[in-house]
Amino acid sequence: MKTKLKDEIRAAGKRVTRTRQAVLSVLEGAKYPLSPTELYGQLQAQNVAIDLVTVYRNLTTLKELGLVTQLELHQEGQFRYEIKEGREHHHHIRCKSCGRIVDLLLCPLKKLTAFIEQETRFVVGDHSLEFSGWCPKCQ
Amino acid sequence: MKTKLKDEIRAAGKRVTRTRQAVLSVLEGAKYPLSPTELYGQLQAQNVAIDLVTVYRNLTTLKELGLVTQLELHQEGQFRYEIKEGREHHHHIRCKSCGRIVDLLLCPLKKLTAFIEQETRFVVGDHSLEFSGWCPKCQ
DNA sequence: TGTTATTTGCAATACACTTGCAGTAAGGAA
DNA sequence: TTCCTTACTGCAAGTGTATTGCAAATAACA
Repeated sequence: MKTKLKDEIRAAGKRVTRTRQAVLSVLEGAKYPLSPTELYGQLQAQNVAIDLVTVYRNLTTLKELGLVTQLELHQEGQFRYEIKEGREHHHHIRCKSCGRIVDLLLCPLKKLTAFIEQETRFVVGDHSLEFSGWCPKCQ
Repeated sequence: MKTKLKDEIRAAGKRVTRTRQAVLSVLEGAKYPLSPTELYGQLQAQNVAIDLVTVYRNLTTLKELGLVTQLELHQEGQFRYEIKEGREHHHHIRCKSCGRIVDLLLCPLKKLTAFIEQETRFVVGDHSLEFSGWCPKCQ
C-alpha cells in the first residue's frame, strides 16, 4: 500500500488501521471495481480477519476522503468501489451474460454538462454513465 | 387508461386486471418516474386496494411487455418506472438536496455507442446516463 | 507507557425486492 | 350466461445489501 495514501488518511484525522490497509490493498490490486461482498471474499481468501460491516464502514470513509470512487453499474442493484489514485475519470461496460466488467477510458460529457446546466438551471454535481451488453465470448 | 395498452396486454396473453389498470393509470398521470413505494402510496391515497407485492409484480410484467421503462437514478439505490407510450428515449437529472427529478430530452450516445462497440467488441444493449446536482431552489 | 478518540466486531435493524402458496378472478369456450 | 382454465392476487416469509448501537479493542499522540 502506497505511503501517499497512508499520509492522506492521517492528514484527515483518520487512522491507518490493519483492516483499512487490507481493504485498500485489495482495491489497489483489483482489475475492476469491486462490490463490498467481493472485497470481503478476497480478504477472507487471504485469511484477513475482518467483519463485512467493517468493509462497508471503511469503504464509506475512503469514499468521503476521496481516495475511492463509488459507482453503480447498470441495473446491478449494488455499489462497487475502485481506487482513485492514478486513474482518470472513466466509465464502464458490463456483460449482461457473464458479468465481466471493462473500463471505458473516455467521457464525452463535459460539453453536455455545460448545456444541461444552461437548460435546466441545475448545478451539475455528478453523473453516471454505464453501459451493458454482451462481451465477445457471450455473443 | 388507453385502449391501445389494454390490447397490447391481451395480445401478450396477459390479463387486464383491476390492479394492473390502476398501476398503469398512475404511471400515465405521473410527472416523473415513480418508485414502487411511491406508486403504492398514490394507489392507497386513491383507496385502491392493492398489495405492494402486486405493484412490484405488475411493474416487472409491464417492463417485460415493453410498456414501461425501468431506470435507476444516480446513487439512489432503488428502481423507478415510467410509461413508454408516446415518450422519446431520454435521461434525467435529480437534485441531491430535495430529490426533484427533471427530464433531459436528449441523448448524445448514438455515436459513442458505435465507437464503444468498435473498441471493446462488446455488443451494446443498454446504457444508463443519469445526472445529479442541485436544482435552482436548493443552490 | 498512558490517555483518548477512532475503529472494530457482534447483534440487531432497515429497506428494497422476491418467492411460495392457497384462494380469486379474467376471459375464452360451450 | 355459465363453466373452466390459468393468470393473477394477497399474505407471510425469505433474500440480499447496507446501516446502526454499543461495548471492547487499538492507533496515535504526548
